[in-house]
Amino acid sequence: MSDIRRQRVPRPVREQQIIDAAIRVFARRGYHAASVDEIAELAGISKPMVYLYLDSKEGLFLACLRREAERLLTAFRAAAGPAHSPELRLRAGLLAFFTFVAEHRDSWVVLHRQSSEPSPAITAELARSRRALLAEVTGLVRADIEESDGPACPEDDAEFVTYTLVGAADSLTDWMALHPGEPPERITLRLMNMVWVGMRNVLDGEVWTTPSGTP
Amino acid sequence: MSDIRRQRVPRPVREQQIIDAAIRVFARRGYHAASVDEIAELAGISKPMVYLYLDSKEGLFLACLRREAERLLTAFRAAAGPAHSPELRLRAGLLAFFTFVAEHRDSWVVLHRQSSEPSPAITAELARSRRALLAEVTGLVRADIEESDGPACPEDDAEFVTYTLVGAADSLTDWMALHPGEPPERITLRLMNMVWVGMRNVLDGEVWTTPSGTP
Amino acid sequence: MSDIRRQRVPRPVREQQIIDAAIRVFARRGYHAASVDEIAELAGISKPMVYLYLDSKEGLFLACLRREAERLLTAFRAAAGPAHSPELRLRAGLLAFFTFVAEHRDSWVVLHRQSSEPSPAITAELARSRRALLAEVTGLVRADIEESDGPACPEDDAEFVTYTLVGAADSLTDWMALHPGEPPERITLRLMNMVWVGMRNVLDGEVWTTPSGTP
Amino acid sequence: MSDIRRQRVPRPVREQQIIDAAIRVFARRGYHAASVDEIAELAGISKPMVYLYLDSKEGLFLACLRREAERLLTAFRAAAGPAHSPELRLRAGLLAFFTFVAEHRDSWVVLHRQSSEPSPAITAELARSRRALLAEVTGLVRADIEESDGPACPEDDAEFVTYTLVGAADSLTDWMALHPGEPPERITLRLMNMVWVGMRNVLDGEVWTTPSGTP
DNA sequence: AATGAATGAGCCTTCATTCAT
DNA sequence: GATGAATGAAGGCTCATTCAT
Repeated sequence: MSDIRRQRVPRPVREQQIIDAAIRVFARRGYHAASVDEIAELAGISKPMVYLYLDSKEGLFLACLRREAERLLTAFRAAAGPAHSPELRLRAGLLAFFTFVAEHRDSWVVLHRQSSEPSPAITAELARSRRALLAEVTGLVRADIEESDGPACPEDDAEFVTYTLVGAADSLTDWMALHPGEPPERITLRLMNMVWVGMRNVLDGEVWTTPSGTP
Repeated sequence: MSDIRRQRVPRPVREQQIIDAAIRVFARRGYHAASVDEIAELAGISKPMVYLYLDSKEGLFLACLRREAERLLTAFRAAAGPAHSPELRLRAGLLAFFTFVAEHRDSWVVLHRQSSEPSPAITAELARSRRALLAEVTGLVRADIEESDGPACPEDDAEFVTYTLVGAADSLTDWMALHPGEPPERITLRLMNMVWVGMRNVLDGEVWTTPSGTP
Repeated sequence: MSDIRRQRVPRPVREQQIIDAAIRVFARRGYHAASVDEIAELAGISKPMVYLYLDSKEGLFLACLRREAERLLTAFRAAAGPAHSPELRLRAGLLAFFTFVAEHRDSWVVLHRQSSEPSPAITAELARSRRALLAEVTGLVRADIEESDGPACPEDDAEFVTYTLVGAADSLTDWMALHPGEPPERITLRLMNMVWVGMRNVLDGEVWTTPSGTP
Repeated sequence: MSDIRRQRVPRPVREQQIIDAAIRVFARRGYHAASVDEIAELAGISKPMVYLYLDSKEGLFLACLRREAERLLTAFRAAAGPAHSPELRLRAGLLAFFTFVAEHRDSWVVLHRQSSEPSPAITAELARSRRALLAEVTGLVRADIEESDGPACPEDDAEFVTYTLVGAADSLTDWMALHPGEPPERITLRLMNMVWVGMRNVLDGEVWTTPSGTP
């Protein structure tokens, strides 16, 4: 602002700046209510640059989705890969997730909280990235079963557990925002505490009954 | 079209018809992308009626939020109230929740999947209804602790468990949509199976450790 | 302007007013340079009405094309139909044409002077209306041959004559604008004078040679 | 792209390349719809070069008009000049015209098919070049009269004939595009056949009458 | 109770044009 | 001689909202 001379920034850098700004605005307002004007202003450039580099509002949103999905998945895989027991791998993955969201809250909102589907391309990309994350988690869940049990776990059950886990983690994301001091490690531990035993129950096909035995 | 006499419908009925239509459209498109035109058409009336009865797009949305939040809470309370053990009350509450969502998917989407907050009034109303549901669940969670333990449960832990539970239930809502035949009872049972034991762990302040004992 | 109350005009009337204004603007500026803003202002309404009634700039242009092509063709056919000799029919048709253009210069410009092809739909509609007029003229030209000669006239020659005739008439449209007092009747007579004999020459396949016989 | 050394081309050559590209684009799209971007790309250079050499979109268009009007006029004069009888001069001029258009269709489109007048400078230049061509033709037409008759030909009549002739020739340009094999010579001959006699009629002030004598 | 007609404001997008290198 | 980076301005289109009947 104080230096009025037009900044001359190489294209790849500018593109990232624009995507950074877009993620903030898309997260705050949602896809439809977000205006390219606001994104451009936050990025410190004029609107035509956005169109020159990212093609359209849709293209811009897709670029955000792709970049952040990639980042999150990479972080998740890098964390969950090395450990040996499925239990430790899940724990590491969750920690990576909460760490990522703690640092990139807006990215997670953009990736996971788009309620409507503005265009086929966006619908597809959202589906793609969500499926990739689910697949990653399902992989860990399955690995756990196969190790401990035999082959008996039905497809459905692993999926059920995955949805439960991802939903819980997503919701804890809000809890985290309410408790800024809380380190991701503690959240991860508590979540493991809460679901680890139960996971086994479900995957083993146990049927919950009331303590008194009444169904 | 020209021959159908303009329907004369008493105001309260018309209002409900408009809200019904609005919920469908808001759920499908999201608040911003929803157009009053589409809502009026789906309700089978002209636009000025919408404004006459509900005042504005915002007023219309608020009416949707209020009516559906009320419905859901009522259903939840009615189910969770009578039973005696906290465990059974939670189970009944979850069943009521899944039953409600199975029958009113759009309502849940409107209540819980608004990614952005278009106006202070809406923000407030959303917060109010979400808080009410959370409070209901937290109540059950606390009741459980107090019965079994003593007063030792920290505020945070109950809230943590609540967020986990609500997030899981919300996410299972999607799983439910993927498995249309699945009865809400089975979903409820599996979810209880998965979280009931873990809840106790967390509320008792247990610290999860790796199987091998490494923290 | 002096009466500020919003005019309430029934839809069919407004549509014609909008098309009237559009023809003037499209003629003056060409399709691309014409702005919907200017059209709306000339029609004395706001822009959204244009879109409500005619759908888009393209739809508006198509409406202009259809209405004016219809008018011109109707006038042409009504004039050229009744007379008995082809010669008189052609004369009557040309008179109708010049009369139409004298009264609706802008329409002719819109119908015939669009240099570029902005969209497939417009290209198609322009082709359709131009072809219809050409067909009308070609019909008269052919009728003339068949009456006087035998069947020997090649397809190409009738078409050649038609293009010549139409091009001449179109260009005389400009001449007419330069000589405002000139009645359409005189223009028609002079044009008949100029082409009637030659038409026969071409249709009979005569080959022109220099007076001195040098090719 | 990165490896091709930037071409160093002397200014006059580059200018012609740019004008070549511009004519193609202006012909295809019309003045307004043509974009400087597309012209620069087709010319194989960057946009600032266009502005450096031709100053503005308007300047670019004017340069096109001037160059092509000059070319056409030169060809016309060179052809029509030498012959001795007006008849042969007209024939030679028409042949030159059709030959030019056969080879430079885009140029003729740019020169003669601009439906709107974007700026005073362009309006003036277009008028100038059209007038120059008309003057050339009118010259031939007058020469013919003066030779055969005497001074009696009214100004108007020569102009009328000129407009007819030019309009016919322009329209036959489209016919030519529809019949790619047709040599310009045949078109010229047929056009002469069609108008030569009629021209005399008009210039002599004859009044066309119906065969049966009814005016 | 109900609606056809109308609009101000805002958003996505593009284009001619310039600046700094 | 040549270009990548950047923008002011304007145009097409839509939407929430209101007026007159």
